[in-house]
Amino acid sequence: MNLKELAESLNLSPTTVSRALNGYPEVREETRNRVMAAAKAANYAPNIRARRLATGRAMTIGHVIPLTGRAEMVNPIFADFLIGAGEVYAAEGYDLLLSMVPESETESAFRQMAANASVDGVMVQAPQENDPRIGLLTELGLPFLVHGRTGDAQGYSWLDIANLRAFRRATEFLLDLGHRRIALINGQESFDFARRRRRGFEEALAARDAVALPHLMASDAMTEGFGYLTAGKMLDGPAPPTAFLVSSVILAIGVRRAAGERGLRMGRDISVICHDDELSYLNNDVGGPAFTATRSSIRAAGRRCAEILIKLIGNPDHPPIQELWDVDLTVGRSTGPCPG
Amino acid sequence: MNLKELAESLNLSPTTVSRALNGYPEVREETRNRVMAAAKAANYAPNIRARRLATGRAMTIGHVIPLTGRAEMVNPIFADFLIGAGEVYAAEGYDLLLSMVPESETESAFRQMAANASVDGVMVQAPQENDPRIGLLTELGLPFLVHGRTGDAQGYSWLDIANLRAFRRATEFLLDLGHRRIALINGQESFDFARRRRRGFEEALAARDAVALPHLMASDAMTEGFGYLTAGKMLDGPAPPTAFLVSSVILAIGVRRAAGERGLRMGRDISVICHDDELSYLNNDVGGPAFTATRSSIRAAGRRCAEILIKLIGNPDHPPIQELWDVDLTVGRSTGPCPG
DNA sequence: CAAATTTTCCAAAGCGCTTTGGGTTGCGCT
DNA sequence: AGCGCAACCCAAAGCGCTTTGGAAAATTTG
Repeated sequence: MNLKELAESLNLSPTTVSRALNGYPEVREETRNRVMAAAKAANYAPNIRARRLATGRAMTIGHVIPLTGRAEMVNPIFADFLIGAGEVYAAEGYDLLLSMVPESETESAFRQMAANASVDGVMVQAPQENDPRIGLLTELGLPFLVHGRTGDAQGYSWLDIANLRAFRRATEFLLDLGHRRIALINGQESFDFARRRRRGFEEALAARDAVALPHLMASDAMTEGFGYLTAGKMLDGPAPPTAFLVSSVILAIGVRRAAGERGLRMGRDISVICHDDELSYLNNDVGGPAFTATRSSIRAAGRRCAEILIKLIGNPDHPPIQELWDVDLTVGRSTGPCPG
Repeated sequence: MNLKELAESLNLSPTTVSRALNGYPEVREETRNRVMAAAKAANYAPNIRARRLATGRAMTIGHVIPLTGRAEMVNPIFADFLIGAGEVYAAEGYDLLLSMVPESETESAFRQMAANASVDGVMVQAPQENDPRIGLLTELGLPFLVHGRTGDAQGYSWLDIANLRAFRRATEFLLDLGHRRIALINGQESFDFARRRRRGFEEALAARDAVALPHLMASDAMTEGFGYLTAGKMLDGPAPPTAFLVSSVILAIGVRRAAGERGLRMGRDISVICHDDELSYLNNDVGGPAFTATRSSIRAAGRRCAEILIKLIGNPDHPPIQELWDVDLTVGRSTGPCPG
């Protein structure tokens, strides 16, 4: 059943039926109802491809996930973010086009998307230092929103959390507890968020006339294994840390494992603060907050990012929208005064 | 730049240019090269919507994620599966359309997809007991592949792992170590995979004239928190288990936490076996296998599922393709002889 | 009551591609 | 020469919708 047939069955023109269905004013209310009823009865649904060809709008938003061979690094975050964004897209009638593209091909993927307008806008996640995607998308004129930010954070739209502030605060919290040998286990520092977190860490130390100790800093993909191995090495090495500041719950779980194997009790023998993205399956609050954590829901971020991007798409020459979210510090059972 | 313009610039008809570009044989090799070169020079990309309207093919595969309010339960799995599938789709030129739909609207979402053929096929994940989606999609004539299976597993295509066998084997392994009070912490048993695992567990016990103890069985969404709380309760209760069989690494991490807080050492005081989907950020092998685990890569499953689905789409009246993967049991440090 | 609006509807022209159903052309063959 | 057959190319008809530019009918206005 297509528009034409539906129109014929109603003794109306396709034009009128189309207008009736799409809520245009130049059709009598009575006719509109007749059309609506017939459409429902015939189980009519407009052919989405035809509509898109005719309107030129894709009603689709692209998420491009660069595959790096270690795509895993974004992984745990990415699902929750996606679900958050997807909820909003669904509500607004947008489709979500998900592309896994080898990192070397992301540029051509974006060019492709722009060339045939297969998406109305794209979401950019996990920007790196001076991420080339931002310049490219600007040049292509494709509306986009960055989750995170990089460079001077000027001239484009983004939503980010206050990473630096969060880690400075977390570090101060540990310092106040008397810790001096604090380890930082960070995400890959090619990512902007990781750099900011590190700066926050260093600034807080510097403000107390302390410095970050090179042997107590590590950064890599945020896997449980990396947290485990790194914490283990640090704990077994000379001048082991009394506290850890880590960039994700996943890492923290690895740290906990390493500590546990060495008979160290979190919150007593060793302190751990992590950043908690509030991943749904790693709820930190069950039975009272386990980890002391800076926290910010990645799913909520996904939702908000989707809203902003949709607004941007509807209004392409809107000035850049930039939103910085502050993060809470929740005190859990994983921190305590520096022993000894 | 569109086809017509490109054709004009080449003094060829759109027909020929289209054929040249799409590899049809009825065009001279020399002309084809000329066209190809011009297309590249002009940075021409065919309008995807026009092509789709003309061919009637969507070149898109739908993944519909039902939002249940606790969508989180599929979460950790779903990202890796998606990445695996996405890799294959990208390679084969398919788009991945991701829909988050409130569970109550999944039926209408599928009907919609079928009505306007906005996707060529759909992937069904995490089937429940007698999942209505299977009947619906069959009725709609939309090609689909189920990751998992349910009911009599007849008459439709699926890929699944041998859940029952895996959990029987794992249980036997624990029995052989002398354990008798074995706890099962399972996923939600409305899901087929969880039922099968439970049956495997029960069968293994029955074969040794033992029975599953009701107070040592629990099932719910597979979060770290659920594993933690449940294991804690069991360990604190009367007749505590000496071993745990759990349905995911995430749960197992919760169990580990509960054990750790009670001063119990895994592999010595308490044994834990889990099923490991080989999530990329939870690699169990770092520093030697941590958990003894039945394992099967969810990402590989995603890849294979995508391949099968694409095959099905290309050949709609192919008889059902069904693939059952056996799973390995990797012995790690989390299991040991029953103490005492 | 005629004229000027307003309301309601329609014909037809796209959107940019694929594909059917031929035409030409050039070659080998008799 | 003349024929048949490939090889190569094209015109035109869709695909199913939206939208422009009216026209006809209904309503208001002077």
